[in-house]
Amino acid sequence: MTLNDALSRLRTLGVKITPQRQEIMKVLLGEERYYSAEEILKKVQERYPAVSFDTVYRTLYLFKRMGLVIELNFQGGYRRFEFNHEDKHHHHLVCLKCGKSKKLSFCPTDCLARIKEEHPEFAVTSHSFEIYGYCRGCRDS
Amino acid sequence: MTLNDALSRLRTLGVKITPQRQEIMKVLLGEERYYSAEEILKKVQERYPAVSFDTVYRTLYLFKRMGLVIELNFQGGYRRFEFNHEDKHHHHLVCLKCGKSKKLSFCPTDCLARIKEEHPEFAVTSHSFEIYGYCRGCRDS
DNA sequence: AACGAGATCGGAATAATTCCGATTTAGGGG
DNA sequence: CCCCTAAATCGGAATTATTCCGATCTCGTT
Repeated sequence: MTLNDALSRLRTLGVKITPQRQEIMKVLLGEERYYSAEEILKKVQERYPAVSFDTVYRTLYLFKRMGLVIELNFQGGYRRFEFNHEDKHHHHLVCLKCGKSKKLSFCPTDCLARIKEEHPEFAVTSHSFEIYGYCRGCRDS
Repeated sequence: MTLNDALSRLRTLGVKITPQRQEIMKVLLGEERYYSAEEILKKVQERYPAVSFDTVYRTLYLFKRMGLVIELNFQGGYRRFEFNHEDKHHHHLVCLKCGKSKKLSFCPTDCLARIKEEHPEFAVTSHSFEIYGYCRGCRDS
C-alpha cells in the first residue's frame, strides 16, 4: 500500500490528516518491519522535532482502530507496531538472545476454525501466534 | 503437581527454599489460573506482610527459568504468570472487554511441525497463541 | 476567512518493573 | 548442632513505558 492509499483510506473514515499523522504513516510504510513507539518518535522528530510521545501513541492506536496498524506483544512485555500490509497478516519466529525476528508465511488457520466450532459464542477479532527460540547464530554460541 | 513435588524439584535444581518462595509457589498452585505480579504480592503478603515486589519478580523469573512457571503476554502489554502444569500447556480465548479468559484444549501443532520443516535451523523453545475477541456477555452489550 | 471539534504540545502523573545498599538467612561443612 | 558464606530479602529509589491534562493550535467545513 502506498502513502496516498493509506491517507485516503483514513480520510474516508473521517480522520483528520495532520502532518504528524502523515509522517508517522510514512515511517510505518518505510521499511516492512515493526517499530517501538520510541523508534517512531525519533524518526518523526527528524522532520518535526516537537512531536510528543502522546501524539505517537494516540496516532498508533488510532491507526490500529482503523485497521491500518497491528500491535505485537512480545515476551517480556515489549509492544511493537507495524503496518498492516493486508492479506499479509503474519506471525514471527523471535530469537530470545539477539531479539531479531523472522516472519512466518503461514497462520494457525486450522486452530481458528476449530475455535469457531468449539466456542461459537466467542466473537474472535484477532489472534497472536509467536514462536520463541534461538536462531542459528545464537544457538551455537 | 503438589507443593512438595514442586519444592523437591527446586531442591534438585539447587535452589534455596525460602519461606517466601514456598508461599509464592502455594499461590501459583492454589487456583489453576494466571496471576499478575501484584496479585501474587498481595496474596503472599497476607502471610508475610514484608514481602516486596522485588522478591516476587525475582522468584517468578527464577521459577520460569526452572520450567515451573509460564509467562503470558497479553495484548496491551499485560504480563501474567501461571504454574506450568506440565503436559497441560495451553492457550487462551481472551475477552477484550471484561478481560476474562478461557483455556483452549488444543494447540497449533501443525504449525509447529511446519516451522520445524521450513526453519530447521531455528531452535524452538516455546510459543504463544492467544485469541482475542468478545465473550458472549460482552459481545451483546 | 472564520469557526469549532478535535489534535498537538509539554510536562506531569501513573504504573510496572528493576536496581541497589544494607541486612538477614538457608543449608552445607566441620 | 553451630558457623560461615553465598545467596536472598527488604525498602525505597530509579527507570521505563505509557497515559493524562490544561493550554494552545489547526484541519477541513461553511
